[in-house]
Amino acid sequence: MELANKSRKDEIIKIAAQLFKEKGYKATSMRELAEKVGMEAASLYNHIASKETILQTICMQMGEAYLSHLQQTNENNYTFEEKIKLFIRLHIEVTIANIAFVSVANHEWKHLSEPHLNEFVEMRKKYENGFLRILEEGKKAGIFRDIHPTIALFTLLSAIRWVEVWYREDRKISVVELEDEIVKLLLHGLIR
Amino acid sequence: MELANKSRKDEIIKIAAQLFKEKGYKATSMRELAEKVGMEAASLYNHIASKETILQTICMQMGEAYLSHLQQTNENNYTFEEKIKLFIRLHIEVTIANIAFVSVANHEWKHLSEPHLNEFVEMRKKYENGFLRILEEGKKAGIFRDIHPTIALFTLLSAIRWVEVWYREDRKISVVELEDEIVKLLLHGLIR
DNA sequence: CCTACCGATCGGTAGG
DNA sequence: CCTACCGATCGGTAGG
Repeated sequence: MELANKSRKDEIIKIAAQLFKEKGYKATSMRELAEKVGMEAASLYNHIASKETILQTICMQMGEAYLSHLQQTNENNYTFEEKIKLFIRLHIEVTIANIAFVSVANHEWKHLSEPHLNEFVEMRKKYENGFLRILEEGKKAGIFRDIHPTIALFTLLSAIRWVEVWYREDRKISVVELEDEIVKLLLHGLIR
Repeated sequence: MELANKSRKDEIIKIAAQLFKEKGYKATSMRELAEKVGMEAASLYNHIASKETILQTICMQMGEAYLSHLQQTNENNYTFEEKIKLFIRLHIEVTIANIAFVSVANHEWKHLSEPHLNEFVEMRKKYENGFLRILEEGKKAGIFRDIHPTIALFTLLSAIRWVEVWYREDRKISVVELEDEIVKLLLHGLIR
């Protein structure tokens, strides 16, 4: 019973994530979600507390996933080049494995209410600062090019963060190929 | 009178763009917009036909601005390196000069109804294809590195497209410096 | 540009 | 998990 309820809840959140991604959080109604799940709108509230708790679950889950991969990047004794490669690869893997959730966390987080909004923003800042540290240390070590740290941070992060927006499985690009190509482009540049 | 009405209309659209950027299109009410403009909600309809026509104006205006800069890039006889540099620079300049409009066009276009939705998507495709052509030709000429065209297109475009998300004037980074650094990073790579 | 107002839809609850 | 329903809010109109 407990297990069955949990999986039903997970199913609701999963379907909600797809709808939030397609139409946006505000434009998705609980009635529409209920229909896709296969129940009446009122019945949803036996599984979830409110529309916003769905959004909270999605955003926090992804925040934790990215922070966990950042930690993984910093754990071992990698060179700076290995570190940055691993960071980019893991970021892309988390993204591809959770496209709907990532899309919602990236675009709909602003509809969180406090304290969840602040909590999410802090997680993101922590992630960005972790990446920034790698960039700054690699630069100090003479491995990375001399580029304004904030600009490098957001340019690289944007390049990989928005894989979620354009990546389609039907493009016949494997995840590994995707990672290889993006790493090559960002680390060595477009010009030969 | 005509002129005064036009400027009032422009003011409404400008304030709407800021609200749409901050809260999202769906989460912004006409009553809230009216309050910021300094009139009653019903009075807005003397200047604009509907909430959606505001969104249409914003999206189409930015679509045209980007396509116009693409045309400018292709007009003269630039080398591929000059061409790609100019493309990146002009993209950033259009973005910085219209941050609120660009933000709305980037994030809220999906709330357009047909035929405007299709029109906008076509403009974006045209822009992406124009950029893709530069990348493919530069690659064929041996100037650009051998990278999967679609991946290069979207990785580079994402890197510059989302300047709008993170750029703050208070970071004390001038537009020229921003362009220089992004061009350096994307064309030559992070690794020295 | 305002007052007054409408039909539709929203998230959510009561009670079973 | 459903039926029945609520108060709030929405975009927009009529009429001046």
